[in-house]
Amino acid sequence: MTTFADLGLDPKVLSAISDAGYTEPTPIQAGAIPPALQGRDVLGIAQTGTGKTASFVLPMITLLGRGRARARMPRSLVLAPTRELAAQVAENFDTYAKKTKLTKALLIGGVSFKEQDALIDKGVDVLIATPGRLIDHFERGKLLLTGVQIMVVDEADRMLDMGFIPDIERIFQLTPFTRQTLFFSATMAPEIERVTNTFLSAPEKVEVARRATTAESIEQGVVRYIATRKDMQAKEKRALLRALIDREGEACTNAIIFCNRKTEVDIVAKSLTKYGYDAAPIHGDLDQSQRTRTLDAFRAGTLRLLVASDVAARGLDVPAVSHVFNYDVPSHAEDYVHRIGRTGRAGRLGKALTICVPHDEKYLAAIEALVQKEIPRVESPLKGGDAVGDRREREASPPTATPREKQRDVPRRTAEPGPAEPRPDRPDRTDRAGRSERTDRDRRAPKPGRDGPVIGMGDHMPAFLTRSFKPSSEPADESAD
DNA sequence: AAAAAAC
Repeated sequence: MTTFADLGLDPKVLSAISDAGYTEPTPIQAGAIPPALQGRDVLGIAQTGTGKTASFVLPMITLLGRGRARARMPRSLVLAPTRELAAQVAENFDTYAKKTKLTKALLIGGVSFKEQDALIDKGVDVLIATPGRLIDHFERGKLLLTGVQIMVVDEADRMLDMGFIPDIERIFQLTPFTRQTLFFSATMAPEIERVTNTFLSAPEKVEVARRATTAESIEQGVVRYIATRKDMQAKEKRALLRALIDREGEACTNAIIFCNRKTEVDIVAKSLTKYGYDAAPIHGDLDQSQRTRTLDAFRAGTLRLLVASDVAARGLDVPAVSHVFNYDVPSHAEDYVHRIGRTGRAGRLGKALTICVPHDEKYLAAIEALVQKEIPRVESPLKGGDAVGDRREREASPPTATPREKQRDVPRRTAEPGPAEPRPDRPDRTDRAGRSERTDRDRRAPKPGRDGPVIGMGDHMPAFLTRSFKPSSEPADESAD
């Protein structure tokens, strides 16, 4: 059995790993760390949840152990596609570099330049960035990339999806060609292949088994549903979602609910909240401090339902999500795999339920073609088949209500407790007071083994995200038009 | 058709 101690890492790193409670590297770590330590380029083909982040963070810390940072010339650079992923890498770095003197800066959008500039000026060993903000800093002349010895590209396939490849190529060209490159992607699309052929030199290719998309650890189901009336579809879908959540009961300790559109994310989150569910939205139009706070609360277990756009579909390391609900069928089949991969992680059981309206049947077919498996149809928790009106709401209507009374999307909590509608006793984590205040920050340290054995570092929970970004010199939200 | 990311 390989242990971290066998991989040739710096003793300080080993000690930090041990403090974090890990002993055994995951396959991607065992495969990527030794060649990385030899200074070789690495092409890692792995999905998130495989311990990928540590597979570049650990050797980076070891390699940078000697030497010191110079002003405005970072010695290494990590690029990630979203702000949350970049923050996650930064937190990993903090955890495993804590016994070294290495410094880092996190360069992401949505927050003030001021603090980022100050760190760069002072000189950092590791720069962790999203491409847009990095280029912004560079163009302002605040940053030199000619000192970069190690460059990491994380989640390259997602960079491709997001149109970042030209930026990545540009950044590559700003760094010395003698640099060492560690490049990670879940898939090798032709465009990715072209980039690696151009910018990697004789890479060691490390491929780990795709976490089976249809992992036994994820129970999947599709609820097909036809609206009673076309204009009722949205409202009925929300009722169906609630019914699905209720049917899962206590088994649904926490869940991510994916919607295809940002506006839908807002609407669904608001609706769930109205009905007394502990839910909050996350998507790219929300300001960074809110994104951070929401994700924080979700990770800490003080928020039960995260309603999300695909910003949260990939890479986010949220331990122990019991359920994923697809409020919409993702129109890119691959996104389905990423979304449901948020549950059933690290050997735990998870459940993924997808709502499919007639319009989305074609996307469902594409998904089933991709995963080469039929996703089991499960019965609607509402009245079977097409009669998916909100039975609960109708039953709950006061007797005086006329049938034509316009049903509004508001809670009728008073009438709810009926035999057909046991509101599940959710774990008492819906403490509102505790949510707005940033309390129990100290208790958010990673607990690697709390739900059974965890191999490697796939489950590390970044405490970094518990800090909110202060948009100190940023314009306030009521910006002049 | 949408989401993400720079202002």
